[in-house]
Amino acid sequence: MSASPERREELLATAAEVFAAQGYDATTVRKIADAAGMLAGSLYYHFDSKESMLDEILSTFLDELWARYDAVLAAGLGPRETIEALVTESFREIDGQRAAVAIYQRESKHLARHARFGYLAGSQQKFEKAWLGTLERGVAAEVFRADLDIRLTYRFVRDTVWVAASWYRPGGQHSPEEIARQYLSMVLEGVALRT
Amino acid sequence: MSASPERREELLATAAEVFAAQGYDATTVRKIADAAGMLAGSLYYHFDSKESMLDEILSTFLDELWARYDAVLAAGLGPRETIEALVTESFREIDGQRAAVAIYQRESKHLARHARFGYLAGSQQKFEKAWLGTLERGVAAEVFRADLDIRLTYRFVRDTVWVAASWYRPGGQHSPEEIARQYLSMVLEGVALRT
DNA sequence: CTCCTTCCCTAACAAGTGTTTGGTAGGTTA
DNA sequence: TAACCTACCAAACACTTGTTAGGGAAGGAG
Repeated sequence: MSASPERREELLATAAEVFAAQGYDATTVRKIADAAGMLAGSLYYHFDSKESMLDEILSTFLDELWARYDAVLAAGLGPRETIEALVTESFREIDGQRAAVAIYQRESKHLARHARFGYLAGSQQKFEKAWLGTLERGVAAEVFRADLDIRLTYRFVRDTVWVAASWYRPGGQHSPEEIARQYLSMVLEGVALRT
Repeated sequence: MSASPERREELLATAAEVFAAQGYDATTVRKIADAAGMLAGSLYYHFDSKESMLDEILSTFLDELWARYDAVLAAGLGPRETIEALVTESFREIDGQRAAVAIYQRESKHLARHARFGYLAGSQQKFEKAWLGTLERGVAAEVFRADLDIRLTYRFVRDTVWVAASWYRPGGQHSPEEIARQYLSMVLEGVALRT
């Protein structure tokens, strides 16, 4: 009935890898079991459904992410510094939880409809409030441009950060901090050469 | 045995909507048939498999996209104007083929492994050659910054454009051209206020 | 040695999957 | 009228899906 937490985490990690590579619906419990070196039915000693594995992967990821974000938001930084810190923390999260981020990116939109994953919609709202609020604060403080549609800017910044999970591989030539630095430089200053 | 091309297109359009909303693997042929007002087996009068529907949706989309891109690349524009034209054409394509773009965005990565969808990988290479080449040309001509990792810049520009398909809805308050204009302004000039 | 817990296997289940086969209503052509 | 074609339905097929029930090997505790 009960199982050791370490084994659960191991199995969740391999399940997350398979989910990220193939997509949740295309992933069968037999594929997960194969990757874990056991048979399909044995997974049900540790988890009570395929859906609950997904649930645990996503909620663990979001808990960790919001711990980072809340710390940044509570630091009382200026708007530009807040954006910089949020982007940097996001890339650190992508670095540490690549699979979970990729799953979230791919599945959260249609999962949010289901009651069990309602917290995804809640998280998305907190997300929007944090980013959009910081951007508006920056426009008011005259550190960000006022001539842009602010919601378009929000989606632009949000998406450019998180899509990176689709190509990022840990251990590459750039550290998460270096990627964050260059991304921020492009978003804030643009790619065109100043004349 | 044979079927009218108009009916095929109608059915492919509804299939694309369902694929885009639910994901390819989560979409059953019965759901497609429901949306089309017929029974599952009847689809096989028009198509010989679920996979061939996906194939036709994606290849039609890519053909149309490359017709636009090739016209831009053949126009002999400067690097900055080429980027501007490519982005604008991309948003026009998102406007006209929202469902197909969303499917492509979501499924192309793991589909490219299958032999039948090898053209997806080919298209991705052409894609990289066109965008990366233009960016390098712009760095050489001193219209784009030289202090950024050029491949990072490429992925940044590419992703910011195409992720828009996940939230874009035709008939919104901004036309594709207006969205392209603001996106280009952010990518090229940045969101920070110049002092 | 015996009991008990942990962790996995074996074997099967019902429901759902993509697909096929044969039939048929209704319009078009000869 | 008779033959034919188009576009669909009805019913089933083999297979895969997530999930469950019972059993057993290994090892620690008494």
